[in-house]
Amino acid sequence: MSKMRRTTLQDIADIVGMTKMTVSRFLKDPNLVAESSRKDIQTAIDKLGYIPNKAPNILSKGRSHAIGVLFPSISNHVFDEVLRGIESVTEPAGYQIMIAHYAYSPELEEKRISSLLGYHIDGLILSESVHSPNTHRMIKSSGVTVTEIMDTCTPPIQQAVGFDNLAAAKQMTLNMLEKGYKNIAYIGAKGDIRDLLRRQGYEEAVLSYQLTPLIFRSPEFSSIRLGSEILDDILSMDPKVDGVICTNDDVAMGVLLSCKKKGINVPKPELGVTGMHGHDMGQLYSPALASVITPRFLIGQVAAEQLLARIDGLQNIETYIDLGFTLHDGESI
Amino acid sequence: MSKMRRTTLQDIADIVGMTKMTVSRFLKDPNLVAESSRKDIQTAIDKLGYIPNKAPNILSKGRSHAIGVLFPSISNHVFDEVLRGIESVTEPAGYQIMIAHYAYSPELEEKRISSLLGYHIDGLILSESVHSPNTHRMIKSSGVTVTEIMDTCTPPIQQAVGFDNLAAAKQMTLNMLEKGYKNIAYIGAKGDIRDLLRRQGYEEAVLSYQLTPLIFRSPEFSSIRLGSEILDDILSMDPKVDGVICTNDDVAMGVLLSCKKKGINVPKPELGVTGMHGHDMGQLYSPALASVITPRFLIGQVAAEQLLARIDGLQNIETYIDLGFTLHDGESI
DNA sequence: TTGAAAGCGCTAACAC
DNA sequence: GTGTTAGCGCTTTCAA
Repeated sequence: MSKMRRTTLQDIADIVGMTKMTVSRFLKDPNLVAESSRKDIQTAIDKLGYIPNKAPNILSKGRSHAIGVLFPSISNHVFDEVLRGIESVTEPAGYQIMIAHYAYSPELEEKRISSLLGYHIDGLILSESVHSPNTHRMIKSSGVTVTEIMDTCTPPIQQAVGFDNLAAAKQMTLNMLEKGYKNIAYIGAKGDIRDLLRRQGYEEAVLSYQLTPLIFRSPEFSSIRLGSEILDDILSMDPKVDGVICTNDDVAMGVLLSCKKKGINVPKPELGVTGMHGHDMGQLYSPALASVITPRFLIGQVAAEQLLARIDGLQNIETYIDLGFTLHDGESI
Repeated sequence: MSKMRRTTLQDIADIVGMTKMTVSRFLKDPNLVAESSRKDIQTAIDKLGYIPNKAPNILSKGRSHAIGVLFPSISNHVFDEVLRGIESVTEPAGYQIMIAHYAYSPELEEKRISSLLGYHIDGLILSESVHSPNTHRMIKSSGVTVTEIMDTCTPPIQQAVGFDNLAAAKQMTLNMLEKGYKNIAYIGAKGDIRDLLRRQGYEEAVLSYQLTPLIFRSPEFSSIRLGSEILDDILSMDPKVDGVICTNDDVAMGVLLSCKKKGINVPKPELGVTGMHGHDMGQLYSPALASVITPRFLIGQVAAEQLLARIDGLQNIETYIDLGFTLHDGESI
């Protein structure tokens, strides 16, 4: 290990024969130092390869210009677009984002948040609206600015940006019921509060038609594979099932692929299938997957805008920002 | 904005009537302080909600216990498994990872690296083997430990962990040629050096059969949509094409979906299709997608193991670690 | 236009 | 077992 120390302002100052204060001023704005010194300083910086050290500022000002983003899972493609939305705001504003994920585990979420707070992040975007007591305590005592995304049903710590998961699932279920489906099942997965909300929406819709809810929840995370494997269980448990509301597009795609393999016709006359979020995969498949289109990019964008504004002192906080959703029938119901 | 200051060791020390040094010792190992003091200190910590501040250590020791991970794109599912492999090592070792991505742009990569180095990351995992001169300079002058993943064809900065992309594409192409395909096209996308390597492997294989390479490269990033849209171009340009080697599974899936819509039979007698990486989606589809199965989890795991070992002073560096790949015929060729 | 001193929070090293 | 001192690299403040 080369025990080389990183270049500091002092190293540069030594070369040009000035104090580090002058070099610091040059870095902030070259006009702050004498014209004659500028060239020398720049030359020394280039030669030594100076990389500004953020630790001193974090230490003395308690601000890092970094914001933490917690996603439950990096393989859930829902968050691809959300992240792009966040970055469309943080990038031009000069904030570095630190992404972490926690496999839908509140304990891991707690560890991640604690670690991120150790780096003095200025803001935090959470994808979950339910947290451990410790998480609440840490957030409160650190004074970090927080926005929770994806869901607007649960009371947020400070602010929520998302859509109404319960209403989305409910409307999609009503949509199928109106089309004449009689035995609609719900397929959930190991996951989060949003899955529960969607399930509740499904239940409310089914009950409003005086029908009996039929719910399947896997102990596994949602995936295409899960959807493809769970269909057998459903049909063996209740062969009359003529429609399934899936917790997301991945599970729904698994169901569609499984139907294809088994020769089950979608949608008519055998099985209607719906997903959630409206990813490309489902839209390009034949039959195109019915899904709830959610404003994922916008959620990320608005969440980040709100977060940065509040870090900068915005007082007027809208507690809930609901960005809506759209039903898309596709060809699978 | 509450101008509250975060709890420090001094705050706790003040409560229990000792110096912060004692509290610091307690945090490191409770046995280092008198039994009588322990309870008081713990109580104060709980009450105030102390969160350790990492900045002082970063400042004084130049170590952050954080490693930076750069992915070209967060929507490229190839990296899901790689990340899981990395975390399987960093998590138990107590390292926080900071993920950033750069949309395949060397300029953005440079910005991200510069930002991460500002936080004094101890190690850096890069997914690209070609970098801007500035990136090379920064890495050198910062002295950060680096591992480059995915590709073992290009000379690495310090160490490469991956597989041979050129050989993978070449073997898959030869595989198709042996099966009797005569007019195989290659579909690339906007991307990275690995796409170029695969293209080269394809070319070498085709030329070894005295055939003419036929290459399509989109200026867009690879996606299912891209694959589904590019098929028309290919067939209108050269209707004799009887097989396509796609740069990855997403593009290949797009091609398969497009074939389905157009009534083109895969594989016989019309079009053979292959992808790269062997994701679930392609494996579950009918016909199952032919693909090169790559050891993505293992790449992440080995890269992280090597990186941490080297941060801890390991001297014996294997410059190239090739973890191989497997051809999978599926039902699409 | 430049310099000197102090301080952010923590811990290593050295007292006692 | 506990306290004291110094210092990590930078910027803010005050002085020249």
